[in-house]
Amino acid sequence: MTDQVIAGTDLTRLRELNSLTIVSALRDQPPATVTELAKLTGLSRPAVDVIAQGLVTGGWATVVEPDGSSVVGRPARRYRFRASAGHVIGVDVGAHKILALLADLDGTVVHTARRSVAADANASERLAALDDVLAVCLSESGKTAQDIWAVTAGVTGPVDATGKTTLFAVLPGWQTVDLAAHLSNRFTCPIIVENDCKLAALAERWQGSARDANDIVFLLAGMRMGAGLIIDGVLRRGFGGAAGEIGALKAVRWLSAPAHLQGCPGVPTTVGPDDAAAWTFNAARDGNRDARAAVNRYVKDIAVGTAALVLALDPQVVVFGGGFSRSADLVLDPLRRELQKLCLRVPDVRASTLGADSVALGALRLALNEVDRRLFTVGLSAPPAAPRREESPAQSNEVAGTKV
Amino acid sequence: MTDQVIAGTDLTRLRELNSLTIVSALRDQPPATVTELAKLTGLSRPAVDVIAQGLVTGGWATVVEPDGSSVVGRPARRYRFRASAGHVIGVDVGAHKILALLADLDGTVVHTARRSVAADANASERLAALDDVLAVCLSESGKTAQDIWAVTAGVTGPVDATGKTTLFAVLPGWQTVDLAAHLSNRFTCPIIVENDCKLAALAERWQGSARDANDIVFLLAGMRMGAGLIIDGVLRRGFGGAAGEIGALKAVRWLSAPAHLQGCPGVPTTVGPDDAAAWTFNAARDGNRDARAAVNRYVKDIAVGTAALVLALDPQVVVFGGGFSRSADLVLDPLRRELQKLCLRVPDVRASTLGADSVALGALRLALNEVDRRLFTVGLSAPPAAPRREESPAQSNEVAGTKV
DNA sequence: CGGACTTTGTAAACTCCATAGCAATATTGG
DNA sequence: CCAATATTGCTATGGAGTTTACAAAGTCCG
Repeated sequence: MTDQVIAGTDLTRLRELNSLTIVSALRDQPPATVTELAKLTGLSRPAVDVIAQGLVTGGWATVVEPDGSSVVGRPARRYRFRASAGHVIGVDVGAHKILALLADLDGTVVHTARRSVAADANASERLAALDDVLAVCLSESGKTAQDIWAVTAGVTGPVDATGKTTLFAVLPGWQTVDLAAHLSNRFTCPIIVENDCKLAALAERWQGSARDANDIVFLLAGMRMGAGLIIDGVLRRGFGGAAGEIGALKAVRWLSAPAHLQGCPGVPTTVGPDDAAAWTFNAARDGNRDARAAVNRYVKDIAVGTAALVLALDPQVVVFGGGFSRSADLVLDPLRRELQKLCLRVPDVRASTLGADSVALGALRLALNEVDRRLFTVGLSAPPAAPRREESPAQSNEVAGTKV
Repeated sequence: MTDQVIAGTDLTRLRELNSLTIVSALRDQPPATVTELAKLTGLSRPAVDVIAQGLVTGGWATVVEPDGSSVVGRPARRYRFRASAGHVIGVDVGAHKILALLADLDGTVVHTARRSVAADANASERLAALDDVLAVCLSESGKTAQDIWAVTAGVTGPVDATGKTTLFAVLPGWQTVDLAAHLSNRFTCPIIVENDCKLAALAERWQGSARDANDIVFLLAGMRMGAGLIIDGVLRRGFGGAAGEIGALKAVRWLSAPAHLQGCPGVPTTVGPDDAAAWTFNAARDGNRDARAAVNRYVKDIAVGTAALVLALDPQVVVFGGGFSRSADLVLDPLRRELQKLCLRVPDVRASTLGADSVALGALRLALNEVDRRLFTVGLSAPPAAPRREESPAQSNEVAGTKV
């Protein structure tokens, strides 16, 4: 209230803002000419020219000399955002697998590293596997930890502001794990730990089936059920990072919902508990009566919590994602019918298009958000380099508050 | 995606931005000296001086000549935001009353007009009463409709983007009423129609008991139960304007909750249905067993829906408001206990401090938001004057998206 | 009562940024 | 080879903010 932080706007600050404007325009894909950028940003051509050259000398952009393009007039030099100036890592620390994605500043995935983990592996085993995946991902892509500008890790369970899963943890022995601290020993850049559902929601809006929507309820459906909320284009974490945890309500039968699929009469004893749900979905698709009934009971159970979220937020889209999204063909229609019964205004119900990679992709996006946030606060005056982590712990709520 | 609207930043635009910065600083209360403003905004003294003088000549600020203040050095001229340059109206179209507030650009209420309406009055009677209240409010404060910069009206029931209550209406005969159109005949300025719960939530954050919080679930408790959501400091309406309508879920017993209070054994037959709840609260406060049990049943019923909202959003604060907030002393503790049972992380539970005026106050705030939005898009170059309504209907979601 | 001190108000010089308009340049098509 | 066309490069112009300097208007203290 007292120090209403207001940006004093200097002349140099204006240049900085315009530079950032050019960078923003440049990043929305293809190499652009000065005139295109001028038209796009509203700045004059000379101004854009000076700024673009400054970006090149600063290392933020590269020149694309004109190739044989078939237009009248002198061929224009094109400028391209130097996405390879930095890289980020997004990693999904899941129950069954660890998946790390390494991407450049455009979000283009450069390298992928995956490793299976036993569902009952203890915390230190899982952390060792994580280290292994990260090391492989770095070495195979020819990078070192110092080349990485931001790292985001996704885990199950609500994550508080300090990056810990104190409320409850699903992974064995995970209550006491401080993942952010663990990663801090390996990276000097900012590190963010976030709930898997929230990350998957972010991914779905970024590259998935909800690219057009600003108000999204994302369901991560698998052996555990969770939700991630995007409101007005921004991922919402809640005050304590526990937004979307509607499954904790007893009246919402999210905890027990998957049991209908696992306990379906007729599941062969040879099928392990992890594959039972898949078996039931397949059987339902083949017309098995019991399986269809089980799926319907499952949908009925998840619909109540979904309806609660829909009524609370009135979103434009509900995205059905997670492991079970492979069977979305069986779920979507009955889910729509249930929501019709329960809600005032039924949103679009769509299937996830990203599947099992969504959490890691969302982690990537959040890491990029962190990079963007720095860019827009620190500016472009310094040459591109991996930022050092601030002493104060990363405030996830701030990072999440970036559009796209 | 194509026209990523980017502000081309001209030199004059920079001046505009700095002027807006000064205005923002100026509005946060008391008349300030040039040096104070310079320190506050980061601009140099000469720059602030020029801008401040420009604001005075433009009609946006006034000079306060130094009075006998006992400080060392030359006494400083002070500048004050000219809040009286414009006025806005916020009006609550309630079931029992219509309350209109007229305020200046600082939000200081200049005039109040109130009128009782029968709960079963039909739509045209209610609209006539509204017209009457507005006319009285204007004439008694010596203003005309042309002096008003924005009008916001609060009604029960979810309001869609066009300002209509199509989903369902509580007021008799209100389904077909186009309140925005009705008001358009009387005012040329922007007109916003909004749900009462949402407005009350806004008020509570502005001047009520949730001033410190950015993530708020507000409960409007009365004969009808509703909620308004503020997330990250901004009122959230949802894609279709129906955010917070968790009461539509059958498992949430919000519809039937007040019946416990009305149907409490021992309510005298002389007490009308509207006052029965008050009687029960009073009886409970006096130790009446049946009344206490009724209150407890009531709290248990509203707690489920509240818990759903809390789990969905993980807010910092839950505010108990509306007509029943007078009896918050009986409700808050049991409500906290119930939430403790149902939620992961229990937020602060507080009573509203604004009472029955909260809806009209929130309407005022939303009207001011609209004025601010215009200010920040149109700029200060034009002298202060009542804006004319755009042809396109006011997009409430945009207006709501202003902090504070 | 007068001088020292402090703070405000104002003017001038300087720097920086963006714009506008013109000349030079490079490519295509005839 | 020349004309048409579009881009690039350059210079002059004007606007905005900062710094510096100095006069003006008070208070404090001897």
